[in-house]
Amino acid sequence: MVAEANTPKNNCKCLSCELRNLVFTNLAEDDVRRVCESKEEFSYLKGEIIHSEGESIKYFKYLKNGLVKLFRVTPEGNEQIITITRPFEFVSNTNAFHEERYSYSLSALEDSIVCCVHIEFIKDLILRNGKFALNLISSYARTAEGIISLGLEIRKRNLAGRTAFVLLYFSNEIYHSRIFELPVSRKEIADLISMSSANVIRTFSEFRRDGIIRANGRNIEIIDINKLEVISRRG
Amino acid sequence: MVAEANTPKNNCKCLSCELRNLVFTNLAEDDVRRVCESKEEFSYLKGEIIHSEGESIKYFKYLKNGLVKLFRVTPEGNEQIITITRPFEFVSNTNAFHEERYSYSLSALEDSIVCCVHIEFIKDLILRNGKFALNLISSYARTAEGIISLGLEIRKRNLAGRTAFVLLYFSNEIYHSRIFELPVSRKEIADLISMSSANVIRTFSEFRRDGIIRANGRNIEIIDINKLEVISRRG
DNA sequence: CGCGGCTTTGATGTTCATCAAGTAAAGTGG
DNA sequence: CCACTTTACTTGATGAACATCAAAGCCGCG
Repeated sequence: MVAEANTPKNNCKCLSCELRNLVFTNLAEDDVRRVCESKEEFSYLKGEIIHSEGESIKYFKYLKNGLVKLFRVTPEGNEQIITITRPFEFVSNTNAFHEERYSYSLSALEDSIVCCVHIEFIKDLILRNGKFALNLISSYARTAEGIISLGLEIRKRNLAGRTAFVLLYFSNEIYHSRIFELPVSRKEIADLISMSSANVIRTFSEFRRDGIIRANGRNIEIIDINKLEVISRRG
Repeated sequence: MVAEANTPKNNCKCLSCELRNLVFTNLAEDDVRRVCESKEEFSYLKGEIIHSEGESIKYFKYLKNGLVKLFRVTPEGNEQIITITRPFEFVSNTNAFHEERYSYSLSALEDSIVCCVHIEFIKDLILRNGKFALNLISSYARTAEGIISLGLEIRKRNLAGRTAFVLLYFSNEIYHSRIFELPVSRKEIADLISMSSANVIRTFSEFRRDGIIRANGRNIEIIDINKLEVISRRG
């Protein structure tokens, strides 16, 4: 990995930043300027860790660019992937406000840019700006609810259903296309849907045999989306 | 069930309410009085629905007394239980602030009292009182994080591990005793851990045969908690 | 007393994890 | 640039884990 990742940049203009429309709406220009001066932008290369379980929480983090996975490692050493998400998600951990340390790790699946504001700065904004606070709670709730509902969708399906669901998830939510390059290994898909990697691979092969997808390494094309949706619903 | 359930009561003294220590800290006495006048307390008998998926969200709800389950019903008609929780949980749905309608249902597993404050009132408090907002975010995050982590704990275990985990959950988190009466049917445990009810029952029988628990209907005694913990960790 | 729902157990077949062995791909060092 | 190592992928075979079906017992309620 590369030194660049640990060198903060601060070359964005917060007043015109896309992120302003999400959480930083309703800030006075003066506050935006303060956020802008306080914030630090970090770049991460594909594969790099953004933060690890147990690290102390210093920043409120927003994904500005790229793709990340939130995960934890069980005592036995197995990864559990909690969610995979695109900008402009509020990727700071779900416990930024009630704990001192991250309970989950975050890493970059594609080169990513994370906008970081000191957590104390955010807390101060909450204290002083009610509209900001209300906005933040909404974003926060949306993110948490997405994670919870993803877990329920996975839990109710069997192997084939889960696999189909994940393919549709990437196609519909992440890439908005039926042709895409998977950002994760087969094993990571297994860690996301709580199945063994051998069986995920087997299911991919079956989908290929049945003419539902084309799969060449990480390059995926969904051919028969109807069948895939049926499998996802049935499974 | 009974008319009482739909008749709000308002006989508590909010200034001395236990709940004040949770979210309503940092309110001026005047605001507490306003909360007190605005709030409504609803009682629910065991088995009653507190609210259903799709209903519009009018109240911010706090569980003051009792025990509740948060759940949803899949299109196929199966229940998925998201969490089972005691006071003083912030049981209002995780989407109270970013959606108009509940995405999950809530019902009483024991006779329960829910303290309800109009959501607009809460939003107004967030706007006007930064400390309240910060406190609320903390509670909110804690609740959401509990649900997410429960899901991960369940997903990483097999049938026996999940069953042991749930028994320990009731013993440690809900009843603080090794002898307790289950608040749910075998089928509801199955709906919580995403397994079939027949297999949950079978696992109970095995635990009984192996001298790990005594189980007479819903009356449970954990005899060998060490073994149960090993099964929960291993499984 | 009878009915319906929850519980229990057994039998059966499906689904899934695991192990093993082989292939392809990608990084590493000479 | 090639040989080497490692990591990801793939497939088959096997047994364990789990769902499902069915039948019977139990209990509470009308």
